[in-house]
Amino acid sequence: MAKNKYFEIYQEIKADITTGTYPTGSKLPSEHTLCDHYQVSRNTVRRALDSLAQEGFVTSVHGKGVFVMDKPPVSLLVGGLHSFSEASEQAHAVIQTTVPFFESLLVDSTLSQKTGFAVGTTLVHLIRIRVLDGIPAILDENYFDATLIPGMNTEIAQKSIYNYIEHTLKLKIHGAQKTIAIEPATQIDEHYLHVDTHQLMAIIKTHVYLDNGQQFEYTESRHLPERFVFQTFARR
Amino acid sequence: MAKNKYFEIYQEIKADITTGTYPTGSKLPSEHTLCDHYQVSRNTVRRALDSLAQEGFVTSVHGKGVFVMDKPPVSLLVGGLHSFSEASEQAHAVIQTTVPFFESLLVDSTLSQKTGFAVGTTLVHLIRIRVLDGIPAILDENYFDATLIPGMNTEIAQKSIYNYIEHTLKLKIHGAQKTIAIEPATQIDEHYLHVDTHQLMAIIKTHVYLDNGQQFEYTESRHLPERFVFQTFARR
DNA sequence: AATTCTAACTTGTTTAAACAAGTTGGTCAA
DNA sequence: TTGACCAACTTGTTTAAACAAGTTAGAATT
Repeated sequence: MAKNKYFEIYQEIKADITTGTYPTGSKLPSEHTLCDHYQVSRNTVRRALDSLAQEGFVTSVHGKGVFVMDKPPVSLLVGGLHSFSEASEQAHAVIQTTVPFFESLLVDSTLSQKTGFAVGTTLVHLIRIRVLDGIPAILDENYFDATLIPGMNTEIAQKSIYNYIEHTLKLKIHGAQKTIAIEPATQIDEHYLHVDTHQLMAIIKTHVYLDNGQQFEYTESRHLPERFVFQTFARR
Repeated sequence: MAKNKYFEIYQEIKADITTGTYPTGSKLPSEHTLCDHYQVSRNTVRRALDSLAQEGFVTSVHGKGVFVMDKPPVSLLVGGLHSFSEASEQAHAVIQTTVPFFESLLVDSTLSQKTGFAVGTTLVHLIRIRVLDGIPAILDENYFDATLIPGMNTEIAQKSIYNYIEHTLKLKIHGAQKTIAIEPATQIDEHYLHVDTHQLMAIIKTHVYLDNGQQFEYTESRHLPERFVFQTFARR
């Protein structure tokens, strides 16, 4: 469990902030003091503090000290790179997932433009409906590179695709480019989410990349506007 | 100009990626090679590479190397912490800003809930209309802590508030918590943007913090859905 | 030919040290 | 009292070194 010292220190300080041991607006112990406390070098302490600053928990001021931010970031999950089932655990809503559509297909030039995959790539294309409190609220249209993500099926799609990718296939994900836009409902939205024609939808378009830089997924997550929220923390 | 080596190297490598010197999918020279090239220590090279990885330009794979990501992130500005006038320079649209409303006010409990400022704080409250290609498209409703940001006026608001904060007041900004939601138009939207009742709007709610952790701004940026786009890159 | 193994790469983590530079509080001189 | 200054803090940048750990390719062995 204890392999990376900087990560452990990062977690401990984060816990101390959220539990109020280091209250809002207060100054953290100096880096030198933290070195003594955790018995590590200053570099290791600074790496932990950097992570906390990046997520908006603390801010360091040259010559003065490191301070706890006014408000801890509300939720890093929503805007971050998370799986839906992970986010669901935190939510209080009752959630069900159905997979009404599943196919393999080849990328043509139109689809290449939309998804970012090269023409001729074999994809797994599927649609998932997220039912929140009995209301079909989110339509996820996923495209996975069938070569990079082999063995995909509806059972996996219904549970957690990211669990399959990360733990079964043991692939490492680097990050995702997300674009949010507002667009009218398509016929697919109307069919699966029972929305009216011309109803506006909130759409998250996501290109996800592996550790080695290759794109393995393109997803459009189409949300009913009433329940749509997206959060992120921007530095600098 | 040349003070931080890691930042210079970061910029040089980023330029080499965008110009194609390091093509998509290719492997960067090893850290050791880059050390020789730039005549710096490995730590400094790694710091530059970390920044590039965080922004989605490269990804490093343990034991193999650092690779250029499939696609460079489209635009870091839109989802990042940017000023509107900075973003405008990149856009091709003709943009005008008007400031039809400007007042000082005290925070009551309702406003405290909405803005995150403590009850009793003196705020500067203003509305800015962004006219794109002759169409009023964005309504920015800004609240600034009048003590932290003194001397605000309509002239500044019409030009660039961030230029005033960063260069005139010489304040340093740590980061911002952003929440995106879809909500019906308010009477204010209807009045200034000439939208219909019940028209849905894309809204970016932003809490911005100074270097010392204090919140100095709350802003709701209300967009006509047709032209709304928000981009961000999420790690891990 | 197939396998194992090793040596030489790669990136990842951690340390110790030095100096730069911003902020603070007290001393000392005007 | 006021101001200038300095010493002692703080964080910021950079270096050099060592070891851990993942990957690769060729040598050695079977």
